[in-house]
Amino acid sequence: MIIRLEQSSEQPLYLQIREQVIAAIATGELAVGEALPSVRSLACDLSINLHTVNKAYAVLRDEGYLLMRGRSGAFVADPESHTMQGRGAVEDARMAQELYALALAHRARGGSETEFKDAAAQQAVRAFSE
Amino acid sequence: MIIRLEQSSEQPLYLQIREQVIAAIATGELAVGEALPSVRSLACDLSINLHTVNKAYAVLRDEGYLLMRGRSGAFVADPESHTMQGRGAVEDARMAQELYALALAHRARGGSETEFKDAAAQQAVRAFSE
DNA sequence: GTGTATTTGTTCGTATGTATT
DNA sequence: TAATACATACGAACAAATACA
Repeated sequence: MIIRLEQSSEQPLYLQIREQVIAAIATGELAVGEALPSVRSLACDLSINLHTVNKAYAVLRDEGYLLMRGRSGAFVADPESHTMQGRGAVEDARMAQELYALALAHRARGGSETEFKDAAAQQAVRAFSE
Repeated sequence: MIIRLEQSSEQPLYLQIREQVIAAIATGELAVGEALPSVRSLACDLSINLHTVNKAYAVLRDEGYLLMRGRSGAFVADPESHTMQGRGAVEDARMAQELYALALAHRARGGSETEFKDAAAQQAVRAFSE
């Protein structure tokens, strides 16, 4: 798994890691059950502190994307697992809220309902094509 | 314009204000050219500091939703105005990025492309129906 | 016009929490 | 754990604009 960080970005490093891990899971680059690099090794690869990687992993665990088994490391969680269904529902609700806020902002900028639907569909195609 | 803040929310107060002002502009509750309450009066209504309201207004100005004319107050900007077209384009690009990230996260949770499109369409209908 | 009081956004400093090393 | 840098939110004081007698 290759992660690229932008130190000058406004987005915190741990959120950049989170986003790219999610992208890797989505595209299948990281398979269900697969182990992620250790906090230490990834931090070393990225030339950042291990606390920062640890925070990213902790957030991903809280959101249901990862399972962390103490010293044996972090693994990609199975979305079908019963223990994860609840968290997936919470994230789906958060997604709906986000989509609503984006649609409202688009309307406030003078955009149309169709424009928003088209933009969403376009990004969906992008995200699901490999 | 009625704004409700949740002090215990994880979301900063100034972003809660931003979101609700955008919603008011989107639904037409705030018309183009209309004046917003002064930072002081709104801060007093909400029982928060004027700096927090001022920051919310400043962000909305930077994003192109408001025009601020010194001490004469803040006004709803016209999205059709040529000076605002550029900012609208920037926000549209940011929206596309956001949609892409949401779609990827949905896929990582085991969701389908159609599910995402449907969710987006549903929230679009919600946002554009009054 | 003049003087005063009120209202406005801005500038300064401070306290607390978060991000990162 | 400790230390640094930034973000969030607050309070006091300021100077420009406005209202009004």
